[in-house]
Amino acid sequence: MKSISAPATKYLCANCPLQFHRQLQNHTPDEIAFLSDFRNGDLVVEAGATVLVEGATSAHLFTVLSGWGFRHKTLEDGRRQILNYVLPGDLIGLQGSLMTEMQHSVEALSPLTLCVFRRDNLPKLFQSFPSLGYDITWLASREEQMLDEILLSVGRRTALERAAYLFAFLYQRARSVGLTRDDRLVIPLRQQHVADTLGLSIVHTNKTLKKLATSGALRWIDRGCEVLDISVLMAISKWQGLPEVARPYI
Amino acid sequence: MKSISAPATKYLCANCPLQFHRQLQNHTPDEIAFLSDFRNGDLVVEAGATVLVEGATSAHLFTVLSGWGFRHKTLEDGRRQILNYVLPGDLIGLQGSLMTEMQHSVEALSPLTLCVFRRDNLPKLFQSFPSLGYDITWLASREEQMLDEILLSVGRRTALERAAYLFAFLYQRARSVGLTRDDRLVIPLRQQHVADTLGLSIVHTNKTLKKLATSGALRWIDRGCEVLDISVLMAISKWQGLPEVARPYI
DNA sequence: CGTTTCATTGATTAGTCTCAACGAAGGTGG
DNA sequence: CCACCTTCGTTGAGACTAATCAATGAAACG
Repeated sequence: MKSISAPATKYLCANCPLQFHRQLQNHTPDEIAFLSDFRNGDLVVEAGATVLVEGATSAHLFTVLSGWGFRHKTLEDGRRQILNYVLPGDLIGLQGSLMTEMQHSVEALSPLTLCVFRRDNLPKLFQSFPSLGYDITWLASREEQMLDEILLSVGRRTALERAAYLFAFLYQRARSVGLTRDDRLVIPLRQQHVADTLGLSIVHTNKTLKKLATSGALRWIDRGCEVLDISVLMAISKWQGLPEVARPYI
Repeated sequence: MKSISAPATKYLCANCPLQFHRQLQNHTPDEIAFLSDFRNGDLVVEAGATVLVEGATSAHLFTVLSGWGFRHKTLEDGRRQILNYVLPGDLIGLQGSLMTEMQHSVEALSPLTLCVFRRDNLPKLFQSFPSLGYDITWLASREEQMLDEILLSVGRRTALERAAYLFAFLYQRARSVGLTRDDRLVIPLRQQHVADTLGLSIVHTNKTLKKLATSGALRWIDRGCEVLDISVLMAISKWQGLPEVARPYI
């Protein structure tokens, strides 16, 4: 486990890098003023670092400003399940702020820039800006919606469909925050991550990805996966895509 | 699909049947006054009825007052995944209130009594009673936490462990709202529901349940499953149980 | 009393896991 | 700069898990 490094650039909310994404709902000046005070600075963690750890109480919650990460849980004997991925705009650690302790861990896949909030200030946010409280509920509900789809996939899709769904899903999410280039996307993960997401062994994952690659939909490259054709992935997985609606962020 | 029947008994919030459960956090008189106005009456649906349907927009959200139900999603070819079960105190349909339309369905396993709220009033709730907004976020976060565990189970536990986990999980939830009698519990479901929860075929589910029954932890009875010994189930599934904390309800 | 739903069982097939081995690439230290 | 080491991807063989097919029994339902 790599440790968390010291804060780097200091963003101001008025300069928040997230405000430029068309699919994210921007804040009113009042809200920006409040959030500038509510936030606690930002944090850069390196790839592989653990941001939040299962079983611990965290004094903070975070919004991802840039980079890729994932949430996961493990059984006592080490079997690991990746629950979901985190991308720019996502709020992480809310659970630890509401309940007593975190029930899952969060790890960085790439260098991750985080906007830091103190959990004790959360009730004040609900009091002062109910609209922001509503936004947080919205984000929690969206996370649940994504989990529902992932669970459907792991429970009921075949290995090939599951893999196709995963990359279509990640492509769509990445596109909504401007991470695609020329309709292509490079996702920084290992086959082990894919295996732990799909609930498959690493060997079978490799064979499944190989088969999927013959469709031309994706290609495995040095330390990552390049998505080439999302329409093929959507067809194979029989996935319609998530409704693309403007979403809030904090 | 059975239809929804007409309202039955009219509860007042001051007489809410949920207030007697020790694990549920009761409301202040102010909140009760607000909720009495916010709520829209109640509704009784019969076993097998569909309460909310995937793809539809619902004008309502509900709190379960009594009974069992489940949330589920299906692929276009009919493969179904049960996402989670709903028990007294659970809020359902929040997603449909925040997003445009429901992304999952909810069906009754037993007769279900529901407290009905209008979705348009939700922003007003956040404005007037931030504490209740916070509670709703808490409930959404708890749902996510349960889904995380279920996903870990479906992705990484063996069939036998998965089945044991499911019944241990449902037992613990049912106990928290007083549904157990003499440390036993009857859950009103079919093996098909178990199969669709665990991501297994009905035949293999039957064989797995047979094996699990030999441990003495449960017994399949007429139209349901009787849980006899949760400690055995927890041992087989290597599950520690969820932290039992007081939780809010609306 | 027939009809439907649900649980059960055995046989066969398909999918996935484990074990094992190897190659390529990158990083590290001498 | 090279040798070594580690990580990651790849491949094949064999074992095991779970799916499918098919048939039957038991109970509830109308």
